Amino acid sequence: MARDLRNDLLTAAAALVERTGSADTVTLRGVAREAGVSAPAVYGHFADLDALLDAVVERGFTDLVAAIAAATDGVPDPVERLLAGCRAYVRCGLAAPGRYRAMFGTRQVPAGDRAFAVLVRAVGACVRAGRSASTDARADAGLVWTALHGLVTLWAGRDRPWPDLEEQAGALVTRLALLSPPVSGGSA
Amino acid sequence: MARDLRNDLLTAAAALVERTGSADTVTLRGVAREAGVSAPAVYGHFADLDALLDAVVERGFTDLVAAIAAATDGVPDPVERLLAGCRAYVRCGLAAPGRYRAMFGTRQVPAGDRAFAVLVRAVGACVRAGRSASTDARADAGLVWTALHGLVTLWAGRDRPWPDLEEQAGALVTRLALLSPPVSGGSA
DNA sequence: TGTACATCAGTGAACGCGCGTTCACTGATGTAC
DNA sequence: TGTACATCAGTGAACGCGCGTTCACTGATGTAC
Repeated sequence: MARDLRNDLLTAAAALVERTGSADTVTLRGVAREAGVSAPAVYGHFADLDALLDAVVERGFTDLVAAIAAATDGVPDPVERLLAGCRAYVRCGLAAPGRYRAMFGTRQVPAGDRAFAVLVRAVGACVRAGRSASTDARADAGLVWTALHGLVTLWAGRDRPWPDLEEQAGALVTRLALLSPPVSGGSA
Repeated sequence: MARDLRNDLLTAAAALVERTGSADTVTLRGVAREAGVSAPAVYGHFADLDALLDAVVERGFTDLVAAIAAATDGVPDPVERLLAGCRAYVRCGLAAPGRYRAMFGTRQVPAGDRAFAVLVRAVGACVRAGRSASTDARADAGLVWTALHGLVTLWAGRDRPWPDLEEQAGALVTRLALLSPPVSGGSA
């Protein structure tokens, strides 16, 4: 079983991004060291440090999309679905705050737009089900995204207890998407 | 009139933070160069680069507090007051996004707590005036802060039109602080 | 007013270091006969 | 099964560079007489 160095480098880079809290302080030599390999070995898999970090960010988006999909899969109620997706977003962001910052910080956000479209549709579904008072799903989805982003970036790394944040996320989404709370324990 | 090099260094550092979008990429030699001075000259005013950047952050908090004070001074209506303060917060953050990120990013936020107390009081004033349905001013102020922080960090540097953001800020605060909208043109 | 001296902010050269990147190389793996 | 060779991922040495920090210095400003 051959070693997958490309994958190891990505993992090493992600670990360093997390350890320092920022992608700006990560060096090519540092990544190579972390992966237990010589610096020039990196060039066999990435054009340069920037390309490596881009790949880390790309993987971050893949993970984020997958986490949201996993959390919403098979949830029929549109409000619960929206809430579950948003909670997954926050959880995923807080699990790797440094990478999250790299994903939505100074760098471009090409894949972010696709994710945003998903959010708009989720809010729209609540409206259509008569569970949201929103008259502009796109605008209100924007508010929700903004607030979730704030939750991740403001509280990442602080010792705020985690359940608090889960609750905060719920309150933010409920108020900003103008939701009627889900009927707990109710039938479909 | 002697030159105030300490002040010039702070300004130069702030400019570099803004130009690169992050404090992590700023160097001591770079700051000295920007200020038109030799690198060792910095040591006459700051112990090292970290102390210099700390001072930039400190000045950022001073500016933020001043901007909010200026925007709320003499505004009697508690709802308008809260809205004006929050809009000033966002405007100040977006005016210097790099510095804002340095203020609330990886570094500690000692002065942030004081500012938060002001926000809690402002929400409380709305409640007392019967203009907010909040039953927990502290928690709801937390939601407001979170959302404003998201607004600044998510949209800084993007070419989103500015009036949009001003409007977004209003919507975020109104919904999260559970406000009844201010009576426009009404008497006290 | 003039001279000698102390003070002190900023300079220029120098250091050691970690960085990104290049280059010729090595040594393990796979293929041809 | 055994030998000769091609391939190619990763190595180690080397380069030039910008960095933080130190040091002895300089030259302008202020003070004492």
